[in-house]
Amino acid sequence: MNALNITISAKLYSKNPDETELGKRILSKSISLMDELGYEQLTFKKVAREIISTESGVYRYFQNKHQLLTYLINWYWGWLEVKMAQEFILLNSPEEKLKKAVELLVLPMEQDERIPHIDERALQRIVVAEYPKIYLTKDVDQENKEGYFLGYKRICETLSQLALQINPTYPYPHSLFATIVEAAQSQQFFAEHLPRLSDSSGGKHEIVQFLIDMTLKALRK
Amino acid sequence: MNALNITISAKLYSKNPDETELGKRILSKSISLMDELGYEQLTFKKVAREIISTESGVYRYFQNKHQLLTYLINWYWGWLEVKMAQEFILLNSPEEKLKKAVELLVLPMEQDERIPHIDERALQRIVVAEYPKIYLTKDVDQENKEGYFLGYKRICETLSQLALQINPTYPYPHSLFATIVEAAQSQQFFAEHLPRLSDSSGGKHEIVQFLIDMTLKALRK
DNA sequence: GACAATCGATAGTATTACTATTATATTTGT
DNA sequence: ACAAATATAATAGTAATACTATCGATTGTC
Repeated sequence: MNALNITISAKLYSKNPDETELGKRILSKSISLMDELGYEQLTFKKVAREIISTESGVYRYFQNKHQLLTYLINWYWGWLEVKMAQEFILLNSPEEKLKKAVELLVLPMEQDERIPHIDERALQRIVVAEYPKIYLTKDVDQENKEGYFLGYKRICETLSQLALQINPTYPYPHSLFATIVEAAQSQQFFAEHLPRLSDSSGGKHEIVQFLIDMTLKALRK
Repeated sequence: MNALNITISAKLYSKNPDETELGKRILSKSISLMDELGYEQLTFKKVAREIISTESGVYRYFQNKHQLLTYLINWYWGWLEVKMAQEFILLNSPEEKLKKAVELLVLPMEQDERIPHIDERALQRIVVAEYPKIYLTKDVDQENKEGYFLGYKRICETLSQLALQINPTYPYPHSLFATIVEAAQSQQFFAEHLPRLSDSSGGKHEIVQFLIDMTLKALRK
């Protein structure tokens, strides 16, 4: 079997959902339900009903809804990191790699057949619609210590390193990619819902162009 | 009396809190409590207790907590627009104006004595910590129609116009300033809570420098 | 055959996010 | 000065949410 494993910090679950059938059903249905209803309207009761189990069944895997969302978003970043590494193999300049990274951030991805219980496209929509909610809480400092945001931070670190290959004296690489990664999400959201906050008429390629233009210009001396 | 009025769309309240003493107390205490507890932990019951009134008293002014937050954040954008207009009077180049705008977005502001019931610094912290929550909901399209996000959109439009004065052929002015305004908030949050997503060691001026550098470079031909 | 792990089922609690009603106090128009 | 309208306080109540706890039944494993 062609296994592919995205490893998530053990702080992000009570019981590893990746190791049991019920766990995988929870992940699968949480993704489709959260995509459909949004984070606020999702409850463990609704998830339980869909997977034909019980509320306490879901609680055995995740302490609460916030931990579940954080797990899913970290899974997404981990998966993106794998995709980037794969794509970078054939690319030789940091400019090409940054461009590819931005495309991966914005363009819809294909379903990965090796991981049938995760719908990557739905997960990407969840990230666009919900990602700041994982850190915009009063518990952010505690959760940061527990590694809740490692996925995000690793992506930014990787891209920062690439940027420094282009311009070793650029003083704001982390700020730049925190901004680019965030804008990649929010521009998708704005293009769809608040079009006056974007110059894209819905086309994802215009967002990619904007982000690459901004990145490469920022790195000029 | 030296009055200063920030007008908020009537869709953002049930009864205008600016017109009564109780309304002003609600605004004042909502700001200090939300600053202290965060949006999630704030309840109308807690606000009511603080202003020595009742839950239903608060409900007479705001339909729910989300509307209250949206009101406060729109108030902030409206107030920022006034500040910008004031500061721009003495500035003659679009570059100087953009620089000043970024400073207003990031640097802590003084308490405006003409509006004693609004603590602008606390409100600014609320915006940093909570602003995406007003649009990251399933009701965004409906609320957009009702003008929930006009404040944000107006700021972006004003800055976009300035950008086009610098470079009339720049193709992404709205995306650029949606990104800059958002980064102004999130970089403040990251510098404090997730420092690996920023290159600022807490100093607000480093964030200002980063944002101005990115803006002006993006507008180069 | 003992055991631990897993799960389903049920029950229960505190809190939240409201809605409704009524009595009282205050302001306003005439 | 008085009636009418408005604003507020006080209380009660409800449905849903976000959990926590307990108890058997099933299942695989040493």
